[in-house]
Amino acid sequence: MPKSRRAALAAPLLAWYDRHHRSLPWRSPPGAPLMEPYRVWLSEIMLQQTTVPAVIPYFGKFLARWPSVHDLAAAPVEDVMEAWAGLGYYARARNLHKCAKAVSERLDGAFPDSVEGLLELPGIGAYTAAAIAAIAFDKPAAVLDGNIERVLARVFAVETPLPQAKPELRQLAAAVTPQERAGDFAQGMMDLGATICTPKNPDCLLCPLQKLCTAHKRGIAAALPRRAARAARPVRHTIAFLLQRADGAVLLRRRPPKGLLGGMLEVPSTPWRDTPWRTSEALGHAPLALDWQPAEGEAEHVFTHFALKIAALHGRINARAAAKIDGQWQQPRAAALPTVMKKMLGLLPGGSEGGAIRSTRNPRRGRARP
DNA sequence: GAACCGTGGAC
DNA sequence: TGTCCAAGGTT
Repeated sequence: MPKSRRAALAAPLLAWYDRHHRSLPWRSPPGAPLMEPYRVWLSEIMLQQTTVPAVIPYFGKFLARWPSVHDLAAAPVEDVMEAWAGLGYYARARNLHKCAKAVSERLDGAFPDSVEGLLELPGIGAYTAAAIAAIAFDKPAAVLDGNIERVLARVFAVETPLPQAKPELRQLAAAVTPQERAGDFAQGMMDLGATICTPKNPDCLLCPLQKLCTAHKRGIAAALPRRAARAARPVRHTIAFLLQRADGAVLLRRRPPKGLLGGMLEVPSTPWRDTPWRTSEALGHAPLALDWQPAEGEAEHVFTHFALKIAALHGRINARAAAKIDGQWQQPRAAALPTVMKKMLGLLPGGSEGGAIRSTRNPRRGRARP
């Protein structure tokens, strides 16, 4: 590819960004002073594999509660996990807190301004390091995320499937990134990918790069980037134990710090396994022996690499007995929980009322049984 | 390198 | 109702 053509990409892209950039809470408009690195970092961590609309309320909540990196570093990690509940990928919250402590205590509150320095911090990988360096410090770092991969794969008609194409795309990103305004360039490429150069039905007629785009010229833009086929998603099963105190509070426990939903609160349940549970079997995993009653309906939750089908048993307990059980008691409506746990609580008797998440039910199957 | 790690919106 | 896939990082 000729060097002139690579260099020709930045100018039209930046001109488009100046006119059509999205206005976002963590972004300063082109030409304005740079956004505070703390905010850029916070937004970038939240935006990892997460959509803009999902992030906006969390970003506001975090910033209001912890206005500086020192405030965040001083918070108990449990508070951070709780504030993160519902956003997913909970290792991010743990690393967020670890990173805040490192910056606050070791670096006196100043984020590194280089890619190498940023890469040392927990939760910051190649993408995030480049994004922070470019956006918060105006360094000429080559940013590569899913959006930019797609735009580059199309403009340069990269037919190698992802993730094999990654090294090739990294080279292209480095080649097209300008020395000036690298942050605006990265954000412009991401905006373009989010609004015009979308995964399906790209709106090539409105694209500022249309004349440069080889995939468009060949009529294969929508087919790129190619991607290796995904593995099928297995189904697992569990029975949740909805143990309710006389005042309505339910029993919750803290999950181990690593792995799935690490460090978050959970509703006690049987192990999650490939085959459905019989009630008689499940009772062996109950927090205590009592008169468990089957809850009506069932719920399903889809994780990245498996789906979970959830049935539930409901039990009642008085305050005296409740005090002897390990865990904590919270009102189901008020608890800050991962979505899958909220779905379990949605199986409580009367759980469909008052805006609780309703269990999924299959009417046909539910009535087939005599 | 491959597997693991959440959630919700778009189509 | 299912598939895709987001401003990815860690192990």
